[in-house]
Amino acid sequence: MKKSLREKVYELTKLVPQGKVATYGQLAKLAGKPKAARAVGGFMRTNPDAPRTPCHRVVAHDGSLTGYSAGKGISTKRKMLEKEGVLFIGNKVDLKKSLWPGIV
DNA sequence: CCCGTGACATCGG
DNA sequence: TCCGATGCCACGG
Repeated sequence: MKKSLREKVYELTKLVPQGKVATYGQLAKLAGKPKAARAVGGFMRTNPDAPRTPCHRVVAHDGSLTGYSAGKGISTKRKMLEKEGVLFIGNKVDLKKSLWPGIV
């Protein structure tokens, strides 16, 4: 039984623990499509599971905050992450410490 | 139904 | 080191 890539990505996103962040590429890779990072962003963009899916825990490969269809956008996203304990370096996330190791 | 676009990531020059 | 182009999936018009 094959779940749509979308479903997988949402599942993975929900698995990200509080205080950690994952990159779109990371989710895409775990979902089985290492090059579908763009698609992952597309899933969050439509974001049908808005509050159900912690899309705010998903950042760009550089730790830069992008998009966000809720609240004020990036500003809200950044605030939420900081509140959860994610370290910020300027306007980016400290992937060195807050990057989700994945499902190891 | 078909085309275009989008919250990315990676490689090559 | 920086810029440009490509690949993937789904959704909207």
